Amino acid sequence: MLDFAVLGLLMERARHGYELKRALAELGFWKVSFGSLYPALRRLEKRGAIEAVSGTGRRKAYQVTDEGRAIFDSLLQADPDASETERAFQIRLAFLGHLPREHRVQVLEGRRTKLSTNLRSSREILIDARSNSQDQDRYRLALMEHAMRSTESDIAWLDGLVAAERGVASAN
Amino acid sequence: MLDFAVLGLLMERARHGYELKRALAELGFWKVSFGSLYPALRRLEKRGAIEAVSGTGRRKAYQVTDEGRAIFDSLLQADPDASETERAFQIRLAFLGHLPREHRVQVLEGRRTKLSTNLRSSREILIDARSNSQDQDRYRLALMEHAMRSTESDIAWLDGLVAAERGVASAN
DNA sequence: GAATGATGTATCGAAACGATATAGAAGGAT
DNA sequence: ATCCTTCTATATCGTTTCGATACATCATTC
Repeated sequence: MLDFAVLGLLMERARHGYELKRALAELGFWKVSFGSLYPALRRLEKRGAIEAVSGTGRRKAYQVTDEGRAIFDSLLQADPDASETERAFQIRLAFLGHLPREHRVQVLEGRRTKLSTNLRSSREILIDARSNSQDQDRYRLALMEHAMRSTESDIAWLDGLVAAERGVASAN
Repeated sequence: MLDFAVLGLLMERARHGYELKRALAELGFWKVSFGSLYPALRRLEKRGAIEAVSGTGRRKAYQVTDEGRAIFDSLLQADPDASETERAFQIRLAFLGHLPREHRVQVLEGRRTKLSTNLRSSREILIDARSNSQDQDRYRLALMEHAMRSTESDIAWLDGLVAAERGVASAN
């Protein structure tokens, strides 16, 4: 998945390692370490997805190859299975602009369905957690309740994104 | 950190691996894999923090030893440094009930400070992301904005928890 | 010109992940 | 009764990610 994110960022322009790390952090959801990033760059290079175009000083900028673009597209278009991580979804979302509209809506609604399911099971869990909890568990309950509210807000947000897509669609 | 979480759960009662996995998932923030969990159990066992008390059938229940309780306490009381993960904080929070009130408030406010700092830098990043973005980046901006709103809501939640602690304190 | 701090690449050991193998127990269908 | 599927449960394998640290270069400032 890191490979996917790196490819996506390199799609716009060549970047070197440090810059990629910063860009990933600025997306807000992933403070990737060098111990993840540099091996990832080497992996991608070995697969022929990216190539080094040495930059200023000791910088090593990388750019995507045609092969890399093909890999990125296939990763982007592969329909996300049910086991997709939170993070994997966020990466997919960050680059959703590269997909056609119908496909975008599909991804968003797939995610929405998953969150709704999660929410339902959380509700059940919470109900019987509440019924047999000690005072000590107060924070655990608070944590669960807050997580549920966050999920609800995520769902509302997804609905907003879908509505925006449809709005744009009808405006076209 | 997984070790910490496992110890915390075993503090209440003996549990076997599968049960621990379920319990961790039910806390809502971590779907730990067996490939993480079983090695963690073996680690803890080797350190003398837990011991197996074989249960029904092929189940292997574990219980904390005195040594384990000591380790748990020291992990709980160690003041969380700035580099503490989201997940690490959540684990700490889940077991915050084991700490005295003043210490609890301290942990909550430490977290609040960190989130506020993050929020400020996110705001700056977002401002110049907005100023030079293509239409393609629409989803990336949406992601950043949503992350910021989530953080704001987290902060408000933390404030609520602190207020509750103080409320309880004055009621006592 | 020396100290300091920001930038940048790199690597190491440990931890976590995701997939998969294996197998007993439970419950239902034929 | 026995077959079949599903759930429960432990375990391990190879890969990825993490966190810490080393180290080198450049810019600033004292």
